[in-house]
Amino acid sequence: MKLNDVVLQNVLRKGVVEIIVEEEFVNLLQEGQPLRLKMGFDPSRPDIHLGHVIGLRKLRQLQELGHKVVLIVGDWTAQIGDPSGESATRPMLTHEQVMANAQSYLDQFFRVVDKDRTETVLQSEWFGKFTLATVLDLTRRFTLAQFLERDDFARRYKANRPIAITEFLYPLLQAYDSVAIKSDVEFGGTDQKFNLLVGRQLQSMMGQKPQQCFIMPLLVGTDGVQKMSKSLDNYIGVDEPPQEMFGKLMSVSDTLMLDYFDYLTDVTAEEVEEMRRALDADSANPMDLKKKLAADITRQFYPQQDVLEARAHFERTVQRRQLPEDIPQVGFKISPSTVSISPDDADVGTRQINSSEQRDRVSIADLIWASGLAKSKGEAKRLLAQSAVEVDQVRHCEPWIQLRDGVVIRVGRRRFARLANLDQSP
RNA sequence: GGAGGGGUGGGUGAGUGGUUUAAACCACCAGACUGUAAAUCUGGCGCUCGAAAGGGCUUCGCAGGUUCGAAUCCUGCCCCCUCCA
Repeated sequence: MKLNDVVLQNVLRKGVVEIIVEEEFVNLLQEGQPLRLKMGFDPSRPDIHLGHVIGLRKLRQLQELGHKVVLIVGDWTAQIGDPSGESATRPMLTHEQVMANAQSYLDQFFRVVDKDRTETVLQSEWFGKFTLATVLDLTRRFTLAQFLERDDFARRYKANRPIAITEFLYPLLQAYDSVAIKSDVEFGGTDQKFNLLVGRQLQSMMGQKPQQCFIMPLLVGTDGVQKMSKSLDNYIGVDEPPQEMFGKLMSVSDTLMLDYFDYLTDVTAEEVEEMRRALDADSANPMDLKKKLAADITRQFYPQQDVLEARAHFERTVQRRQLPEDIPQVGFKISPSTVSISPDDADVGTRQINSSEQRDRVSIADLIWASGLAKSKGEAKRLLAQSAVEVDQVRHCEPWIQLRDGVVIRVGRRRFARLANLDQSP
């Protein structure tokens, strides 16, 4: 099966940093034999964000050309922790936890990747049978100098940061995965390059055909600086509701937007270049392009209707600063000297606040806190002082508010609550 | 086993007895501006009482101590790093 040039260029260029060895990889593709595409994940962090989606889209693309994904549940490596992270030792996960995390990962994974062309395996299928002898055999094959070559290790070593011995095991185990499943191609971000290469090396040491390494760019997160990651809270999760996803995409910086187009949509490289020129020449409105981006990516996870609604929501609340369609309700109940506030949000729970001489008059800061619109009363007061509070679309600066059924309180741009009198049975 | 260095707020990191709730930067929040939850500018960013002015409490690995006063000095403990062996 000879691939046409457009398809091939798409596979080789979009959202790719490097392919080792590209020529071999192209030959494999042209031969048309189904390839085993290796992808591993760490079940201690089961959330998939757009940074991962770059790779998943690539897998999907190759699946459509007839190849097969082998997904490895890293139930052993999860206990070590990838050396790029800071915490060296991690708590052991029980089998149940691993399986629960794996399930939630799979649910997200198959939003992009074709389930029917995927085989899922647990690392423990092979590592469960390992003995110390096998481990020693593995460790003997590489040297300290080789491992200190790895950028992460080198940097940490220079900076006098700890490196646990077990962390050296991480690349080894990941490499052995490639042997165990006889992978033809392994996928990873640029931070994975070392691990992918160790896999390639180990395979050939053990008499297998070495895998190709497919290295993808790291996506910069919504802060515009650091790579997207959950711990930095600059991520867009595939699990997020459409409104949230659309909104977060709109907060991607104008300059970064083009990378997102390149890595996460089917827009061609030429089209991306055109956009770049148009933006430079001021002939395109960045916001329009970004809406297109937000819609395109959200559409990959939700039906068109949801995307339209998310867009409408954005235009309403952010652009026109109008109230959203659905406002979470916050119930109140007046009793002598105190008022109990019960937001719909169960995490907040019912809270008591004091009322003034007039029993339906309360401190708005207290109300904002009790409604869950601010983390503390201090924060609520700060927000009030910063004129971030609106009551029924009018900026509210006074410290007091009259409780009434149906009043809408807005804090900042995105936090809303509609009061409801619980004594007035409908 | 020996010698030395170090543990500071969500992160990086300054601060070695007193206007220190702790510089600066990042992240975050708000306001202004804007065709964007972009960029830029301004402000904010422990908890609590108070309408406010202002007050109380809590915070620099942990526990004690010295002192009118400690992130800063002393003692013990825990943890990390480097070098030697």
